[in-house]
Amino acid sequence: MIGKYSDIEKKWKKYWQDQATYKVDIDHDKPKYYVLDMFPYPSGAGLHVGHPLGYIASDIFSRYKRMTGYNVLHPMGFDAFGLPAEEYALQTGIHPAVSTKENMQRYREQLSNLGFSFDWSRELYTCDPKYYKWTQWIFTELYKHYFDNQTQRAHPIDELIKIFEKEGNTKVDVANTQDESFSASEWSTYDEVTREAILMNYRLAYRKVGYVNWCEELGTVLANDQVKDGISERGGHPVVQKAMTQWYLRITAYADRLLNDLESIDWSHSLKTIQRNWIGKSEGCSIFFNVKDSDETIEIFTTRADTIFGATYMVLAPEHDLVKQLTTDDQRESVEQYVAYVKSKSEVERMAEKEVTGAFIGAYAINPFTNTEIPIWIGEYVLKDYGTGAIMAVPSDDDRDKLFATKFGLEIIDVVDKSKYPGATLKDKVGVIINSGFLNGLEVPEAIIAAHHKVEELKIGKAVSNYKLRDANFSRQRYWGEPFPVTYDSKGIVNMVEQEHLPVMLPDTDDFKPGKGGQSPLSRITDWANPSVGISRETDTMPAVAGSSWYFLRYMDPHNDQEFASQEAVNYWQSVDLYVGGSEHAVAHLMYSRFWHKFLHDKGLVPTNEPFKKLVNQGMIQGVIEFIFLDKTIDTPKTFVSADLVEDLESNRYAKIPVHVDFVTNYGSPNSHLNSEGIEKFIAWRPEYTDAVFKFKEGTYQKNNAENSTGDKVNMLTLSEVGKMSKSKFNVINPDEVTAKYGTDCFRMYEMFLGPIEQSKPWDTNGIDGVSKFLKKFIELFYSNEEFNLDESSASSQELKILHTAIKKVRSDIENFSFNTSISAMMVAVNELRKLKCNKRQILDPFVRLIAPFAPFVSEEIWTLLGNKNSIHHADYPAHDESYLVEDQISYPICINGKKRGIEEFAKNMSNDDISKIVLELDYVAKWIDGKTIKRVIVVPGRMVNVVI
RNA sequence: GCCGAAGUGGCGGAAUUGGUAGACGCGCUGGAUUCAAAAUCCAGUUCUUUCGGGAGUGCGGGUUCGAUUCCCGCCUUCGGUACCA
Repeated sequence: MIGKYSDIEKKWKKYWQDQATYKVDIDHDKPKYYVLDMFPYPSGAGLHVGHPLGYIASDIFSRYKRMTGYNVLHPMGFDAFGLPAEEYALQTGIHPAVSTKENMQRYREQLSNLGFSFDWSRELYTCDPKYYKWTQWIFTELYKHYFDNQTQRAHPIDELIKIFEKEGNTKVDVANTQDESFSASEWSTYDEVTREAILMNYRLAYRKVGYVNWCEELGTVLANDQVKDGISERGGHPVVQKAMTQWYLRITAYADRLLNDLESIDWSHSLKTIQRNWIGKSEGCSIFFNVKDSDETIEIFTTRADTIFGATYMVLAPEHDLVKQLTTDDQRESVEQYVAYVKSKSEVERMAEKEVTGAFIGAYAINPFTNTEIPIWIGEYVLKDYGTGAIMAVPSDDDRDKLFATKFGLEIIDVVDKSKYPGATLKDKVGVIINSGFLNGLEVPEAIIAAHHKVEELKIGKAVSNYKLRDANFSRQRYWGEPFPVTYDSKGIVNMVEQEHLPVMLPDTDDFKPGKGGQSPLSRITDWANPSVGISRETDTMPAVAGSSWYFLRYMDPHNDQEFASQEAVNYWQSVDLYVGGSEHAVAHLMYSRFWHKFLHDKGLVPTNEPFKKLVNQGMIQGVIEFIFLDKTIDTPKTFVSADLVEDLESNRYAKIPVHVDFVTNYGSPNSHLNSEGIEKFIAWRPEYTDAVFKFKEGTYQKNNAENSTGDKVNMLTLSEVGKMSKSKFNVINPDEVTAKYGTDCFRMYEMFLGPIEQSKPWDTNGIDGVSKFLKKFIELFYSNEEFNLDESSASSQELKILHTAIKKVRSDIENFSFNTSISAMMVAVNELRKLKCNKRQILDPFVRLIAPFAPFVSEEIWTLLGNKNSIHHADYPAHDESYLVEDQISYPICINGKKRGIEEFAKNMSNDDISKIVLELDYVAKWIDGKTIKRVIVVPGRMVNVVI
């Protein structure tokens, strides 16, 4: 019999490596095909069973493409910068570079164990200075460019400076964050600092003030992920929004192109919709409102200028620049209280807040159409970064405004009569305008246009497009990321490090604690941060999304030290033909990559306008997440409560803290709990909870406390939820154990057999036996009496039909990424060939090639036993012959009123009339008719018969 | 809240354009083999039933000769929500 799986796998892994079976180079004689996986972040937990789902699918597809004659680029690498490694360093003192290197090594081994056909000679990782040199370089190029709205592309900033010198900024139509206008002569009087500050507002990489999650107690900035229910996940301390000057990328400049070009790419409808909604283009109008007794004006954005006569108050975002200034003394206290309340909440919490909250600031604006005074409020439902951070509130025609007005007793004036449109909601832009002066009697769509004209005529605003998309915050107050290639001189003027001096190396340190006032740990490395007198470096680092925004290009030419990739390489490989990855990257990574790619395209450095032609989202393999409850009302000692003691899971009193599933007994079941051992492991893992008390029904547990309950009596129930398998949820399951037991081919096929690739499903090792048995049965076809033995005689038509049915189905299923059904098709074929005791070469030789992309090891082994010298993975993929599949008899289900009552065989070419005649004479059909009149007989050729009575 | 997706036996899932609901596999039941067990093989397995049938693809409606599939209204779960990647 065939050898042990582990021996076979070892043998062929070595062979593929020695023979460079999967290495590719530019080859103009073959069509190219680029298959890419979203590269993994190498977490300390190792690869989990969810990761390979997409990799297996893309590997099957790559192997299929290779066997059908393509030159396939199928690389792999690592997204190696990121927060978890830094958190780990803070906990353990182990340098992120060290832990990351170890983790990558582990991933590399795990990946190669899974039999993927990666060209490892092209491997890259984002924390490699040879790689991030070019990440930094692209950043400097973004800095050196601005975006022209007319040409819809990036241009060198020098061109803009020339325009300013000639005519100031009043006529330019370019993407910007510049508020004031200036003339050419004014420009000529500006000093360098002023000019640079102005240019900053036009660059594609620029600085401005943004908000971060600030935790005073920890002295650090936190990721949204590290904040739960308004407190820090680590330690449970309060978190507030704090203003900081940071780098941003002007992705909004590309909003229209990012939106329009979606039409040119083969992505799922849902993914495109997500991106479209994320960009969130809306056509509307900006309008300036005067403020009573003040020189200030407030700019609002609205898509419903037609309802302005119903604007009875205004709402500003609590962070709006004018709030402080416009708040009257008698309102100051309540406003400050309210602003503090809002600052304690994250944006998601603000949006999800069902309770209506707000505060009156004491000032009044003038409605420019009615000339009435309307009160100015602040409210959390208005976001600083959306639109202008201020709205005119029309409570009669907007749901949220209505709730707000009702709660605070504000005036409501009906301005849209919807009586002509029964069933229309406030969201529908229909109705006839009333109570609105010159707009009265107009239908809403015409009224919107009329209102826009009026606004422009009065010079109080203009029709504009607004986007939900915001510029990307590109600064992280962290150590483990790409350093910015940026220095500041004594005047604060920015200098980009030139290409010949790149990369700016990330300095070494053994102290990863944050700097003063939330600065990056790099600020503590003073000789690096201040390289010479009067010169300081940017000490923030780039986010993880930086390195992943262009890595797909680097794979084309990964070792180039002169350019990010050669023109020869990018012109041959063009762009990614098939990209496989999780839909959780739908907006961040996939939006930024498209943006960077378009920018490089503008510079003529890549030939394509879009980076990923076709994209397939693999679903997530879900895991079980286990939580315990932290009582937020008790500060010392920290107190955890068993899940069965928490009456209201939604209550604000408790914070859900995820626990590593390895610590939990009976995980995933209703009885999942921590015993004393589990609690000790939890404490060792989360030292900040060393002194915590754990309360459960039967008693309490606290480390080193003599009064502890012991043994089985410690029953700290955990809450189990199905959710994503992720390093941050501590619930990963390792594929190594599975492959060790069943073999890699079996693991690969089982993951595919679980269900459709794009669907999420919880992991369950039960069931893998079926695939294991199938592979055994398949191998047994080649053996008789323990000997490898094939019949050289010609196959019967029945055998050929079985084979070609499978070939046809498997091929079309691969093209459709329906791998679960292709595996069932092969199972069916094996079962049938087994019944026929078929061991003919004419059948089994194509069959082993058919299965090769799925089971690369076993098929390679059998391929040599069949006497072949070259790898099966460069053999030809079988094609089906339709002539073996024709049927002369077709079986029809016979239905009475749509319900199946029997099955009959008819000749393929029999006419509908003949069929219905025979059907009506059948005994059981006659019994159903039984005196009733036959209304119709429907014969669907080749499908079914339905008798309607 | 907003955006996207999913919901079919005990479980994972299958079902070209609207045409046999439950392919394939797990599990379970019974049998064969065995001193016994594992493994293997064979048969059965949506529920219900007065054994004629009846019901059934998250829930409630609708279109149709016929709906898992199309339309309207809900419910639940999952992903994203801009600093996890």
